[in-house]
Amino acid sequence: MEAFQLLSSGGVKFNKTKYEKDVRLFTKNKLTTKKRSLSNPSPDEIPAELDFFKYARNSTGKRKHIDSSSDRPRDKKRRFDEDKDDTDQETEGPEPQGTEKPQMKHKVTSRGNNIPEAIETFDHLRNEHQIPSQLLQNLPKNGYNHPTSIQSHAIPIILGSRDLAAISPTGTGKTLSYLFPIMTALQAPISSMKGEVGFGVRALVIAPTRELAHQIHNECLKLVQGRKWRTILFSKATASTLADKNVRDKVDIIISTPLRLVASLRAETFDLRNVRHLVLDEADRLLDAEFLSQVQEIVAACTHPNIQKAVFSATLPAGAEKIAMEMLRDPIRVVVGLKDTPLPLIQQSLTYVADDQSKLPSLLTSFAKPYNPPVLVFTSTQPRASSLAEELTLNGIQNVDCLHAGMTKKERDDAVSRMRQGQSWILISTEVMARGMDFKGVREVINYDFPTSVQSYIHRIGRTGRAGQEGKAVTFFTDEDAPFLKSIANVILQSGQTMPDWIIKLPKPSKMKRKAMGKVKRPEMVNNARKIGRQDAIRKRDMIAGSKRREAKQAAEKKQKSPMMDADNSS
DNA sequence: AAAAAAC
Repeated sequence: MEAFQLLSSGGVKFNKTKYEKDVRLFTKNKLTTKKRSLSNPSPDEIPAELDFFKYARNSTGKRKHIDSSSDRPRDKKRRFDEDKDDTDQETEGPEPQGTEKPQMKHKVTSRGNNIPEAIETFDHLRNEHQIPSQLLQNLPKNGYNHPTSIQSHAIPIILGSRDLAAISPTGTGKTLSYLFPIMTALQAPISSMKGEVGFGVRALVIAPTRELAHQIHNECLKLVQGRKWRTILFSKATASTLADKNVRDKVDIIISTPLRLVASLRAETFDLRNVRHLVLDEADRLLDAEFLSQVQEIVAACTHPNIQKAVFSATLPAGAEKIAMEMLRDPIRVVVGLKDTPLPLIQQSLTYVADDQSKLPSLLTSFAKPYNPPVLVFTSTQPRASSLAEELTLNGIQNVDCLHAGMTKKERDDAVSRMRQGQSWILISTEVMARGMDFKGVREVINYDFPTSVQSYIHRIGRTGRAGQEGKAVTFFTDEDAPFLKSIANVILQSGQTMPDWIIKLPKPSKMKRKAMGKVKRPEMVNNARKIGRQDAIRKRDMIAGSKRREAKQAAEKKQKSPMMDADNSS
């Protein structure tokens, strides 16, 4: 591994400046709207409700439509609560974007009671809210000049102390949509509040991976510049620091992965009694079977009566949405674009590689040609990621890096920072990197191994095409992957692109067959692969047994369900 | 439907 790292860190230096210009989020006004997909001649083949571009073209479609915000002056001081009745409202808002150039328009659908008006600029918030001036100044300083769709809708909702389920595509600025209003709601660091707001952390953000938690924390730090906020990235080290009550009581915001926090809760070295804002980022991941009981434990520990909860994700399958909605109180649900649909500006393609052995040659061929670094490559397992990285390096490919959860924290941190600095040209990774990670230069995602769900697919390819940039996503498929091909093809179709006829005409696989396919083991590429994560397997097994027990217990004492919102548009 | 992720 050391040798490999030496190899991969040597060689030609990557030209960072090449990317700097398009690295900034939201600064650009050059949102490219000349997407090939607009010239895509196939809208007639797309079911009406899936035709994203109909809205984008501003033709009359269904009730929901996109209009240009500049055409329609809006009443900026409209009250939040004009409409007092209790029925669900459907509101549709335009994307309040800049006016210089035609921009990507997203359809936004909000549902819930008394939905606050979307904002058009960050400044407009001052009409209704006390925004700490330092916070407002930090926005443009960090490239946030104009709110994205999700930001303009979510910010007033969170500021209105409402629970929120927000679904917005990858790379559309979800992090700021909760960090900014939460900091506004907190008003000032707790250390300056002299006990008026109780003691202990007031805002908590949960994310499924360390890397994502880290990234969110970095965003946080950008926003708090200039004031003495204490924002903490929960880790072993910080957790022990926080065992001191004097330190603990002066913390404002905590970002954590679930299990880390649960460990501290169980050890009673930490409590969440003062938490008034709870965010689940990548909510569907956090609510899936493996995380659910931990998340429930965290939610249960947040005992403050006025707690506000928000869930964010780019995908929210019906099952996860149901759980989320049961957790929320009188929630507002905001969907930007179409649920479970990737961004149209990612150019997606499927590449047939007969079998597993044929993947490596195919990949080598594509890297033998000039390509646009950095490229993110996804594999299905940790050993496959390690050995593929090794294999590429052995084949003379420069600056290949590897990142999976079997590596040490330091190795992982290093891999991320090399990627951020542009030193990695190719990063081979597992699902750890699939969600939320914002590597701004990523031009291309390659699914070396077929994703195991449409959600996984959407999140993986969403590592490119961020903040209005174009991106490319290639997915290898073998004969074994065939049964799942159609579901991915549907996703591609839904995002406005064409598919070869034969894929569209693929029969829907029977449940039996899918089950059978699932049992087929992917051959391990274990030529000289390093076995990582074996020792973890034992611990993991014990852990799963433990959480199973807890689940059973919880199921037994499960209370009656609250009325839930219906889930739509999920497959 | 399944591997990876969380300490």
